Amino acid sequence: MLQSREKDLSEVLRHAGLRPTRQRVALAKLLFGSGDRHVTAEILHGEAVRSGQRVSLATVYNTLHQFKQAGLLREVAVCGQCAYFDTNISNHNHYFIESDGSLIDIPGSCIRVDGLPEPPEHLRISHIDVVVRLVKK
Amino acid sequence: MLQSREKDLSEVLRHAGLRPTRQRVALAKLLFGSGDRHVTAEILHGEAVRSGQRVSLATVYNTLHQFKQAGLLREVAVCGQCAYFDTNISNHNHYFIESDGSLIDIPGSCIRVDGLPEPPEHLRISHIDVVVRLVKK
DNA sequence: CTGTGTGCAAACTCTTTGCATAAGT
DNA sequence: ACTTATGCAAAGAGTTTGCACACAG
Repeated sequence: MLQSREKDLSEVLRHAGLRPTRQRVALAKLLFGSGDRHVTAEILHGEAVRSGQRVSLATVYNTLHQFKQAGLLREVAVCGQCAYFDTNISNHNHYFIESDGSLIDIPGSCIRVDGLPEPPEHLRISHIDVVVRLVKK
Repeated sequence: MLQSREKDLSEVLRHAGLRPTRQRVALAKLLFGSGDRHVTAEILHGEAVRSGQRVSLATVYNTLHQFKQAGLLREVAVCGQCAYFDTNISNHNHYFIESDGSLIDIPGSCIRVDGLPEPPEHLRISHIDVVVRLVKK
């Protein structure tokens, strides 16, 4: 069961044009093995190391960007100090909790953006990010 | 006329609890002297220096944060590599043009965010950022 | 005068890169 | 074997901080 999951991940990576190396498979398992996640490079590296994997932080950075380019991850611009990557690539938005820098998904269907003006000539909308910032009451 | 504008700016700064020093007044003039603006520290510093002011980059950073805390500016999280400050502090949103990293205001009335789920306990919404990312057609 | 602000350079954080080594196919 | 990925350490951007000097009130 676990073994077949690992094989699936290898297939996913291969299909994305990425060699399923030990590091990439390990990171993919952490990322996609348990529901939707929001991680920074630092967080993911910490998890990998704690789970006994030997991966360098530089490789985590590289891998996150490769996964993003392959469409397996989406980057979320929230705080400016660190890049968050989201394993949920479907249409949705985010609560951002300022006090601890954490993210919570908001289903895409919950928010409707209406009455947007026409974008300038020669440009098209690639994506609309809605970030709802939360602070303590 | 120009002199009275400068006096007004001094008053604004004083009212915000900030001494109207030469540097702060000069930066305020650049920021608030000509309609709504989106600047990074780097950009504003460049303008100040080019217009003959002696201001250090560190002071520009400090000043931008002081103005932000005083409610004269709003920070916009878009690209993650650099902090943008917006002189328009009313309710509005942004087009972000990925190719050159520039921002365009979208009037707040143009976008309606509907059907937001309740935020988690003990947290309240401080602000909703909508960033419409634009790419070349 | 007194306290606050400024400038400079150094420190710091997050991220990327170059190059020799290791691993996948 | 051949190619691509990895690790490390160094470099790089953007931002902040500490401290001596300068300036506003």
